Amino acid sequence: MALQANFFERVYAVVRQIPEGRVTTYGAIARAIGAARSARMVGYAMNASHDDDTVPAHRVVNRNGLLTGKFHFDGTNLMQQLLENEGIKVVDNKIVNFKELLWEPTIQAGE
DNA sequence: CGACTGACACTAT
DNA sequence: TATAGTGCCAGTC
Repeated sequence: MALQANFFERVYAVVRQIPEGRVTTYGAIARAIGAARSARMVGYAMNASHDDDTVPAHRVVNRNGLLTGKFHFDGTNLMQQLLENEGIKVVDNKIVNFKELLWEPTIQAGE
């Protein structure tokens, strides 16, 4: 039950650094935490992020800019609503101008 | 200890 | 260009 969650915390730390109106991909986060091949784990961590509302999981999407996890949110289009609230345009569960809104996570040395 | 799962990514056909 | 299959790592059963 995600008690140690050491790996997850790293993911959360990065996701929390995502500025409003910006989004990032699982792979980008995975690399940021040093687990380039663990993109799946990032999503897995997001699943556990439900216990931590400090993690804006709605800003995390797959490489296609698709809101893959929207299905896991409260219900239907909550994730999309949150993104639009940030100023991000979402159409068909997909982020518009995703490439422009894409934000590359960077781990701060002096965390 | 072995096998299955998972909000992905990449390569091959 | 689209679809299918495999690989990856970590966690849980």
